[in-house]
Amino acid sequence: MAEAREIPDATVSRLPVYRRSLIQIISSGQSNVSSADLADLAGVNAAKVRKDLSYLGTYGVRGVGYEAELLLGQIDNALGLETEAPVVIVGMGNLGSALAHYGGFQSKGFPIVALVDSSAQKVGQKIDGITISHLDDLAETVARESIAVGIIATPAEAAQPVCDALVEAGVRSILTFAPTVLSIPDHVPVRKVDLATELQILGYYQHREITEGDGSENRTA
Amino acid sequence: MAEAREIPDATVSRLPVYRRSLIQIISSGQSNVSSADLADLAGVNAAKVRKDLSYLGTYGVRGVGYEAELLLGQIDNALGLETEAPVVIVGMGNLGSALAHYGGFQSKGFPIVALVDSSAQKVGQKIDGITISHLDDLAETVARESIAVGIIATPAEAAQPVCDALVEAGVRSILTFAPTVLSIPDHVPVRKVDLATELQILGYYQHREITEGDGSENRTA
DNA sequence: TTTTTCTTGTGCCCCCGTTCACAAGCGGTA
DNA sequence: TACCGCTTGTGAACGGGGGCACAAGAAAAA
Repeated sequence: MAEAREIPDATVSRLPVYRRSLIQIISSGQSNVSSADLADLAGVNAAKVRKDLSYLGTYGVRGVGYEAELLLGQIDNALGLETEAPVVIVGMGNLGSALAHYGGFQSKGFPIVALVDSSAQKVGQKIDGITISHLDDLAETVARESIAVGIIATPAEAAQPVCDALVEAGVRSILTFAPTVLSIPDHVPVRKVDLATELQILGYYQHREITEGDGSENRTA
Repeated sequence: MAEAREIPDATVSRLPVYRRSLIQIISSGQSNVSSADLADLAGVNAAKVRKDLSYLGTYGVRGVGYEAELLLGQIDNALGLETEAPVVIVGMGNLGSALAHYGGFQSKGFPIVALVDSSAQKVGQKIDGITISHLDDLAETVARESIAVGIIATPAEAAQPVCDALVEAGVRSILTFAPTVLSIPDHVPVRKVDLATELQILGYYQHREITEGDGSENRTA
């Protein structure tokens, strides 16, 4: 431990992208990578890449670049991916069930170990080998499975009580899909994903683009 | 038309939250709302609410507040929600299917009118009354249904070609769930939702919190 | 050894967004 | 009419992040 403290938020949210790019580079057999290469793959400015990586420490070599494996290790370290963080999904509706099946999580240190719902109809059913347990048993489930992350996939009305229960049960961070504002203690980090909101934001820009320039130029996002 | 041009990005991404809060207020029978009320519901600073709303025009009354219905109308107008924007979902895996069922979209001006996949096995099947069509027929589908928004729910490898096809077909904006960087013309707005990335970001903060202050204070997110 | 080439790390400036604080202005009250 | 309380709209100060541009330094070439 004991690395560069205090990585800026903007940098933190780009680290996963660099991480993916590095994996891609490594699996293509390349062992050394320049900030320009990474910038290209990650769709950002090369100077930004260098500044971001400098928060992790000094792992580059002037005139040469970065050693891909080493850099990947440092990113994993900064993101705390070295230790697994078991996940519970609360709310087994359409979205929750899809997330339970979804492979994107397990891949990297976030195994789904528990599924929770409040409907007696769903409790007891199995998804991918995991039995759905009842919301009332949340505290016990979290303790038993050493769960670190809670995913809220409930309707908006249920989100706040579920959130409270998760915090109470000792979950260390939360990812919510519920379209509502959550009130939560400062020490529990939250990320929010809201599909309807995303579409509405798109609505604005799409609306505007119609009365704008030609847009022949290309961009990477 | 012809309202306040150039709403800042940060403001645009908060408008949907204000919108939800307003709907909540209206349905509770309240017809007038102050920036402080809205700030409370939306989980932000009251001054920010006022500055944000001021970009829409001057719809508040000093000493009184905002007329909720009027304000809601202005937000809908700014977001372009007045006209429907039909949606196509490409990629009928777990996530795509869940999105097809998910009610969060239809609610407000974004009806799902088409589903697309490249697997012969899935083409022809129906989900919620919509028949899955083949990726090769995308251009025709988009034209026939006047589709405005494309949602990419494919694996990462397929995302770029699908994106190109959507743009080529004339879709006006894109929401992608694929964990990859997309290259896309400037005039097509894109929003990106990446579940694995969100978890990794949480990983960082959770990792940090462990070696931090007590965190007894509360927050709204 | 000296020079050339390449790439990192970072100082510096600029812009966007946040927040404070207050004048302007509306409605009710005496 | 004159006053008081409440709430908006915004000027101004501040802080974070983005990007340019360059010095520092490593390897390869001469």
